[in-house]
Amino acid sequence: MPRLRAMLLVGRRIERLERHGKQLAIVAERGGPVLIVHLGMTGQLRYVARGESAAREDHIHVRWVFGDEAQGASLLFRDPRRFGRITPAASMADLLAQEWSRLGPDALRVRAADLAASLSRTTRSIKAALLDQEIIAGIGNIYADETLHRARLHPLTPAHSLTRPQVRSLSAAIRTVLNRAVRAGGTTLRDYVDGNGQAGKHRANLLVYDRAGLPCPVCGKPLIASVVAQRTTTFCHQCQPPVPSTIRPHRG
DNA sequence: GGCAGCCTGGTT
DNA sequence: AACCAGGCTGCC
Repeated sequence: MPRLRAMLLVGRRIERLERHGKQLAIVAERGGPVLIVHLGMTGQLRYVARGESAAREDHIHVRWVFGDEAQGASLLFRDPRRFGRITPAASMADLLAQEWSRLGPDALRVRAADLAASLSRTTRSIKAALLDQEIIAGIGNIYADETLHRARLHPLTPAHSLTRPQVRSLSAAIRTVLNRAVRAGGTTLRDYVDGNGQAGKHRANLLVYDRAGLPCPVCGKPLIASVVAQRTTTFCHQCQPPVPSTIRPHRG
C-alpha cells in the first residue's frame, strides 16, 4: 500500500510538530506532507526508545519505526476506543487552509476581544460554546467545567449574554486552568499518558470536575451534578449562580 | 441546535 | 446486564 505508507510519512524525516487546540500536526521536512493526529478520548502517542517496551501492546493501530532496523526506536499510536483519528494533509499550508481553518483560536492564545465577538453570535449556553471547537479550540468537558467555576459563571448562561468583564474573566480563567493543567502534565482520569507513558497529575487539582456532591473548594456548598450540552456538568450553585432569564445581551 | 451513534473497558 | 466515560460527526 504505497499510498498509505506515503500518507503515514514512511521514509520521511520529521521537521517539527505543530498543535492547534486538540489537534497535533507532524510536519515532514522541506514542505512535505503533514499528518494530523487527534487523540479523541483514549488515544495515546507513545515514544518507545530502542530496547524499551511499552506498557500496553494492545489496540496499537500504527507503529512507526525509526531507522533501518526493525528493533529501532518507535512511535506507537494506541487507541482502545478508536475515537481518535489520523488525517493526512499535503502540506502545512494546506492544513492551515483546510482542516484548521474552521477551528477557533487556540485556547492558550485566545484574546478576550475575539472571544467576546464569537460568543456574541450564539445564544447557546456558555458551556456548549466552550466545547465548540469552532469558537475556541482546545477545551473539552473537564476544562470547560473548571474554567466556568473559576470564572464564576453558571454553565447555562447564554453565551451572548456575557458582559465584557465576564468575558475577560472567562478568558483569563481559560489560560490559567489550561496552563496549570499543562504544567501538571495533563489530567489523567484513566487512559491519558504523555509521549513517555507518564500519567498527568492534574486530576488532584481539579476543583469541580468529577467532584459532584463534594464540597465546593471555594464556598463549601456541595457541588451539583447536571447535564448541559449533553455532557456531564459539575458546578457550584453558590459560586456560579444562575443568571436571571431577563438579562439582556451585552452589546459592543 | 439537540441528539444518537461510533467503540472499548471499567464500574454499578 | 446495564450504564457510564476525556470527542466528534452526521442526521433530524
